[in-house]
Amino acid sequence: MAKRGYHHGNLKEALIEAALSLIAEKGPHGFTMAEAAKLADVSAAAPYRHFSGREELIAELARQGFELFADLLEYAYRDGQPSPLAAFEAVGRAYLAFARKHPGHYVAMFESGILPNSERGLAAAAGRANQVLLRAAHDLSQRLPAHRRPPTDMFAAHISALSHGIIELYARSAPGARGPFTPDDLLESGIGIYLRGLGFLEPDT
Amino acid sequence: MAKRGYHHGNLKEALIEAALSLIAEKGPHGFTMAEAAKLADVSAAAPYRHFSGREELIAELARQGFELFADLLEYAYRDGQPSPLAAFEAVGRAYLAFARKHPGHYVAMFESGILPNSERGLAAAAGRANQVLLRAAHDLSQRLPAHRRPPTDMFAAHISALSHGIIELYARSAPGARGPFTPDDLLESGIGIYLRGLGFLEPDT
DNA sequence: TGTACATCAGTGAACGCGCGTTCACTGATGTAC
DNA sequence: TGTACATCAGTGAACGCGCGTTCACTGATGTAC
Repeated sequence: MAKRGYHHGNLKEALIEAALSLIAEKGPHGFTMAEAAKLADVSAAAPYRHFSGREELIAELARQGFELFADLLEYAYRDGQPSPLAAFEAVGRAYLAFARKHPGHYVAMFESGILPNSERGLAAAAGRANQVLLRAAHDLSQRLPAHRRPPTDMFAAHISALSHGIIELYARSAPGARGPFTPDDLLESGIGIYLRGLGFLEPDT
Repeated sequence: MAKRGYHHGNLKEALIEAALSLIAEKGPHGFTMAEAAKLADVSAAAPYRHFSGREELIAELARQGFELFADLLEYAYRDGQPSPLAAFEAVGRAYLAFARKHPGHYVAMFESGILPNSERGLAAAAGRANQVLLRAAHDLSQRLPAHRRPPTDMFAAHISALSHGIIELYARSAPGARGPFTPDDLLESGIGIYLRGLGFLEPDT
């Protein structure tokens, strides 16, 4: 950590980083203002210059997380290129990759018990992420004959739930403790079977 | 609450009940020994006659939860009657029903960060619940021609993940906040699509 | 049935701790002239 | 360039609090004879 004088210069960011590390390491309640301040090398009172309190800091983590999540999903979808099906599967992989690469954000978003209305912008960011999933589901379902199309939001909810469930049950704690499959294998095979059930034909093995 | 003398008579059970209420109401960290003792109408020191500490009490909740979970799943499966398919779908409903009826247990089992090795019996109970799912998945997959059978543990993992994901994302907090579908609708439709993808034919709509 | 005594399951006071947060303060920085 | 001053972003001490846990204790219960 670089030397610094009386003023930190970048404390808000440093506190966010510290909180993310603590949350990723010890769960949503393993983060305290005091410890985040210590990690950022400032006194315990300093964080209150940047956040009204603990709640606000966590809400900010969740908001940033949803923004990042939406960006990554959007990038993975790439307007449905090269094909809706391939793009959709890329979105699924991005979901898992986000949880793995940004565990602190993920926990703040989904496990901290934060309420979406607690910060202005949180609900908006969460909505944006959801919009990407809805668009992917919508575009893909257009490939089916009209009478077999599932409701878009149901479709998206299934994929979200499967992804989230795999992350919570099989990507946390001791990997492989629950079986011989990686989370990625599980998600890919699960989405594959699901899509076949919807009527997207795949090479039958 | 009934009058009592110096001895409570049933304190261990009362503490477990109190802890379940607190956890269901306020999350895995919204439970404290002190508050559980107060709910049970004893001093803060009394719980230590029955549990070595907070960890052990939570582990006991999780263990009981897995036993109950296994019982319910087993009852729902009923040896595959009347048909493996119907029994399998009953298991899916039982999964959701358990989370709804026993939220304290569910949280202790899956969201408390408890380690399966922390109490003798916890891992065994969790294993037993998993065995029921594996058996249901196995029996059902026998209905498919051999070359199309999915690995049993993968099959069971998909169903677990979908169920768990739906519970975490759509059954908590404000119901319906995330869409017009109930958790039960989502699970039933999701399992239906998945099973069709595996080759179980259903009336095509 | 009565008594002595071991055991059990509580009490209440105390501990050390870390937490979130407030407050008066002060050192550093930026700006107007 | 220099000076006065407002503002900003820290400090450090203190607060009240509730927590998990320990300890010596005591009232209640069960048992041997």
